[in-house]
Amino acid sequence: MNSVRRDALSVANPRAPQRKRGRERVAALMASGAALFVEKGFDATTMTEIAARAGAAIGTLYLFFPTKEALAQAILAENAEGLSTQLDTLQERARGQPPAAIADALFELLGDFLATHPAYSALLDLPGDEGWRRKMRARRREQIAALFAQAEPPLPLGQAERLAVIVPQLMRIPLALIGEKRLRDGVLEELRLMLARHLQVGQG
Amino acid sequence: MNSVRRDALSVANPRAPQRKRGRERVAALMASGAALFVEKGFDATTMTEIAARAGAAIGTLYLFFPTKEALAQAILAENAEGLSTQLDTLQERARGQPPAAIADALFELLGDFLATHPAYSALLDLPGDEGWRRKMRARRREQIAALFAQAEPPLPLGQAERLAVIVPQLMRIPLALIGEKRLRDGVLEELRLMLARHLQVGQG
Amino acid sequence: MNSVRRDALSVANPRAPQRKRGRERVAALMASGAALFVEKGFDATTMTEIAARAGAAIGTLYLFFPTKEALAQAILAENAEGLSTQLDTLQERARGQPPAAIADALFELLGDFLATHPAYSALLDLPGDEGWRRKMRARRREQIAALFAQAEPPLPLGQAERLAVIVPQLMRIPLALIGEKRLRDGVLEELRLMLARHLQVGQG
Amino acid sequence: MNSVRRDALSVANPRAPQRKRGRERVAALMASGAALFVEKGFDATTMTEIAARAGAAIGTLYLFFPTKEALAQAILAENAEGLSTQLDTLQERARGQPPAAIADALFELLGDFLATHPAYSALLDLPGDEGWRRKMRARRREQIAALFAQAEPPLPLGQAERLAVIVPQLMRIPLALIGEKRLRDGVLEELRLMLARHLQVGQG
DNA sequence: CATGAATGAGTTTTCATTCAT
DNA sequence: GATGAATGAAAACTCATTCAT
Repeated sequence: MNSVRRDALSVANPRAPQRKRGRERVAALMASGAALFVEKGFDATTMTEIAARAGAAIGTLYLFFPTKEALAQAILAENAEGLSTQLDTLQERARGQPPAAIADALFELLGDFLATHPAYSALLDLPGDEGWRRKMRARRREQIAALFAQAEPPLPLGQAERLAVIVPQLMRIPLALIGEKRLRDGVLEELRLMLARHLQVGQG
Repeated sequence: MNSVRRDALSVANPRAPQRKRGRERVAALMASGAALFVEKGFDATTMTEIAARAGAAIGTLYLFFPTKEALAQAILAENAEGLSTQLDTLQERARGQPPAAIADALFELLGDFLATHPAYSALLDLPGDEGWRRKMRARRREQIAALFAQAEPPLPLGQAERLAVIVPQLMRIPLALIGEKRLRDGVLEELRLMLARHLQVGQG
Repeated sequence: MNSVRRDALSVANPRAPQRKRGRERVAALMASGAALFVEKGFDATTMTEIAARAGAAIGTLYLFFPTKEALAQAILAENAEGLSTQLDTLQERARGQPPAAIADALFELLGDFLATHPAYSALLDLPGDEGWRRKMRARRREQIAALFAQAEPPLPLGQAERLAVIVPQLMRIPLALIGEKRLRDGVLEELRLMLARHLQVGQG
Repeated sequence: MNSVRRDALSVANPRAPQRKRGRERVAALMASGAALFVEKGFDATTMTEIAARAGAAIGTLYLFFPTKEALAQAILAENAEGLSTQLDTLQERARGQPPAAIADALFELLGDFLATHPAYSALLDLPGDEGWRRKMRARRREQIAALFAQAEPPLPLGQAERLAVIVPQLMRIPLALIGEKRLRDGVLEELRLMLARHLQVGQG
């Protein structure tokens, strides 16, 4: 389990250059898995298919990921790590900003992230959880709550926590509206407006 | 109630039972399936398990539902039918009410419905038979949009449509917070507040 | 088993008129079975399907035929009986005719029969035999052999027996050429010519 | 021989084995399938049984043949390829021979082939993938027709085509007479004689 | 006679995972 | 590290047959 995490976070694990080929292999396998999980869902995707799309043998895939779950977790972990990093960056810029401004920035960040990392959304709600995923979500909540807590004026801690749950889910609503671009954009704007007003009125 | 059931079935299930015993069996099988789909998810639930929990043989299950998808669709159709009926009822009471009041009533209706019909949420996002699902969602959207469109003052048609997409999804957010009752209630209240303010400010 | 045979040969079993309805039922079931066996083959045809096409319930089908095999056998028996009767008729007309003339008459009879009784060919070669079908074939052989044996000049018994095997199989060859009518007619004519010459030369 | 096998497989089987062990497995599985199809017929033979007789796991069978039909087709293709090769060989020896001599040679070739390749006859009349089967039969017809067309004196093209349909079917007639060896041999001889006379008289 | 719901053994097929090369 | 043949438990699905009504 530990080794899986380490592989998944290989970005943070600078190895010797002779392992470069290996890292490329792992990246290709994860990319292939992510793409297929998004296209067909976790259950409908087979390990053989994942290996094939990455141009690798099935044995090679199992060389790096002991189970299908482990692969999904590695992909999700990588995504979550990226999101976390971005949220950290926002943290600095947000200090002292009004809540509505923070909400706007968060909207943009999450919107971009979910659009460019579809696997995150696809793998986030897998059943059979009760552990690792919970921690990951908790971390995300804390980061977002911290964002709102350091606004000026600061949001009450309770509300910040509630918004940390709500906002990421809000951003997933327009994603389902594929093929209805106009409605999608309208919904996104409506959501932004709703949240902004909520935060402005709240402080008045 | 009988007519509702029959309608729901006629969409998803060509082989409708003709005797009383058969109709009872079908109801038991659908209940068993719904419970298991909620507990373990669609993919992780086996047809054998569904039949066993209903006290029926596997062949009996397939006698009425030719595939697992057909069973899921029949369950979803029944649920959707129930929701639609409830929304119709709301329609009359809502005429001439202010938007915020309608939103509140909708919140209560959807909250109750999702809590008492967990299979609806569990099966709503499944892939397969996209045409049928599209129609089902479209109907729900139209009903909710109509609700807002006949408020006093009436909401612009565009906004009514956007809210018809947004509100049902909002209500699914607290559902994920199982085991965190306090947070769950807080989130629900926060959402209600957010929507109410949005509609009050919107008309000002 | 005896009862099955009796039902199948109900033509030869004049019952009271109050059973007329029953005989119609049986006939419809056999016709339905025959048609489906021809269209899809014995294995691919289900008992439920047979009953449905006859407008009867599955239980009704089993009321008359204890197994699927029994139904097939009843159909085949009826067909074989018809063929046997026709061969008997030919028997009288053929006495004293030259072999080639008999062969021609046999060709016409078999050609007509196989074309109008496709179930005969479809059910004749079912596996898992070793008994009843063997007797049926033996009877047919004897009838045809007798036909040739009483020609003028008479064919040697051995050759008559061999031709009794060969001729019915010859007639099945053109049947496979569906959709190639010209070739089919040509093949039939070629076969007729081949047999006629064989019999003329043989006696010269 | 290797090239023949590969050709036959490439038609029916997309997943060709790449290692020596795999090729041996495939051969064993096809042999097992062929034997069982002959013994019990296509429908009565189960995939489990085929795998067991080959000493392989059921998954291994499906590794190479995605369906039972695909296995049957692969076997049939291999057989057809073998027959085609033999007919090609005859082609050279037959040039300039009188039609009756060609017919005799064809009789011997087909008789031997059918006796040593019982799966060919057992699988030839199966339904499914009519396009492929049509081509296979067309090829066989062309080869045999060509045989007769280059006789001395040459047979008219139309007759050559008709005989190309007839002769292979003639050869299947004695095959049904298992357990009646004397009759079987007699029938075979009678057929040979019939065809020889037909061709001699035909040219007179 | 007639019905059709009910059965469950049996079949096909899938796929995550292992391991010898 | 890399490969791909091999496995077999497990799942979906079928259908001849039975029997209570």
